[in-house]
Order: sequence, then structure tokens, then C-alpha cells
Amino acid sequence: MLAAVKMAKHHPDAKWVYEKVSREIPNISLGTVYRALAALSAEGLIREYRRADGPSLYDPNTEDHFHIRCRSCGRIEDVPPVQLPDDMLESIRRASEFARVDQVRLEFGGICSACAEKTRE
Amino acid sequence: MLAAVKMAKHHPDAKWVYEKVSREIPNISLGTVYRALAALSAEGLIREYRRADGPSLYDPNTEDHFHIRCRSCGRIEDVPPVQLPDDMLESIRRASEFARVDQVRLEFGGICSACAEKTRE
DNA sequence: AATGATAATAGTAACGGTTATCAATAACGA
DNA sequence: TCGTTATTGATAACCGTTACTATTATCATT
Repeated sequence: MLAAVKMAKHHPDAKWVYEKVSREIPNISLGTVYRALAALSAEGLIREYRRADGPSLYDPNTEDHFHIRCRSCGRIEDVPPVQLPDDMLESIRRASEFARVDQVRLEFGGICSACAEKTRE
Repeated sequence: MLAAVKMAKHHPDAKWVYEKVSREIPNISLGTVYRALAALSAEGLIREYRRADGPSLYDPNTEDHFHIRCRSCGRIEDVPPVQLPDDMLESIRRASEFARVDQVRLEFGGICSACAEKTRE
């Protein structure tokens, strides 16, 4: 299961993993795939990337990085980490009613080069 | 409908709006609420805030701002905009296979003061 | 080998949130 | 007033995920 996710060069969802793994364990069930993926993310071997507009994606890349999404085709790509202002979390904490601010979720949107060329035609 | 969302001092979801509006239009349907909320966001009068782990929230505040979420109770609060590095989008564009990078989604996580006090007990 | 306790699994039902469908009603214009 | 178009309420379908349950592995102990 881990191998299936790790071999993906994109960000597979549970169904993709299910189909991959089914080739070796033909009667595995989708529920087992979900359980295994949840266990792997709990162990930190992969990362679950929850989305509002579609299935969760499972990211073989556990290094610090962000994602960018093409708003035309929906494709998702990794981007390297960005240096954010050092005092950002602290200033957010001061500006809010929060006792602790320690998580940031950052993602980008745009048009991938493939889509940009398509619309140029 | 607009009034219902605007009067909320939090970020209501469709069901909340539905219950509010039902008091004045008793047999309105949830579908109509969804349609109206979608129309209002299309017009820019409110903003839809799509989430992975629960219903969409509708934000009466259309000014530039971000959100912070308490990972204990789930409550969501507005935070004022943060000044991000000027060259951020451009550097992401260079680091990616994207022709255009023009959207940023940023949100914060932490523990709200109410939850912080609860766990102190 | 046989047993029993424990865990894992497949299959499927249920769930929550949203969207689609469609007949009935309302609004509008000639 | 009539016919056309748009809007609505009611409900079914949808999608991704989780819960449930009966069955099957697993495995240590006799």
C-alpha cells in the first residue's frame, strides 16, 4: 500500500490506490485502503491532503512543501516551501482571540502551462 | 436571505440560513437557500468558504481577510490580512510548471482562548 | 492438530453535504 | 386572457467517506 502511494508521481486518491493494489490483492476492499492510508498518514509516512471539492489526496512527499492548483484542469503540483514572515503567527495571535496560533495552511492557484497553451490556440 | 447572512456575527452554513429564513418564509426549501447563497456569492455580496471537513460557510465579510480555526472546537474567526512577501507569487511561478500564479489561500490553526482555558482546569 | 481469543477484513449500508431533477406554481408580456 | 419563461418546493441522486457486521485470518496455548 505504501509502495503504491510512493510510486505515484502525482497525488493519488483512495480510488487510484485501490485500483493499483487490487492488481495484487484482487479482492481487497476500498474500506481497507482507506484504513491503511489513514494509518500511514498517522505514522507520518505519507500525508493526507483534504480538499473541499473532491476526494482526499495522499501525498508521498512528506517534506515541507505547498501545493498549487490549476483552476482550469484541477491538476495539483508541489511547490517548495516559502519563507513566511517570522512574526506572522505571533501577529495573528495578537490580532485574534486565540491563545495559540501554530498552524499555517497555504496554497496557491493559477493556470498550468499546459492549460495556458490550450487557451492560446 | 442576504439579510440573514449579514446579520450573523459568525460564519453561518446553509442550514443555519435555512432555519433563519424559514421563520419568515415557512415553506422555503433548502435547495432554494443553496441557490440563493450561490447567487449572492457570484454577485460578490457574500463569500462562500468551502471546507473539507464540514459544510460550506458563508461569510458576510467580503473584505480581504483570512480565517483561523480552533483545532479543538472547530470555531472559525476572522483575522486581518497579512502582508505576504511581494515576490511570493512570482517566485512560486518560477519554481513551478505554471504559466500564471495569481491566487493564494492562507489559513491559520491554533487553540482559541476558550478552549485553552478549558484544558487548563 | 485442535481450541479459543483477538484482530483484521470484505461487503455493504449509512452518512453528511450538495446538486440534479421535475412537476407545480408564479411572473411576465403580448 | 393566454402562452411562455422562470422560479420554486419536494425529493431523489450523487460523491466521498465512515460505520457496521458477519466472516475469516492470525496466533499463542493446550
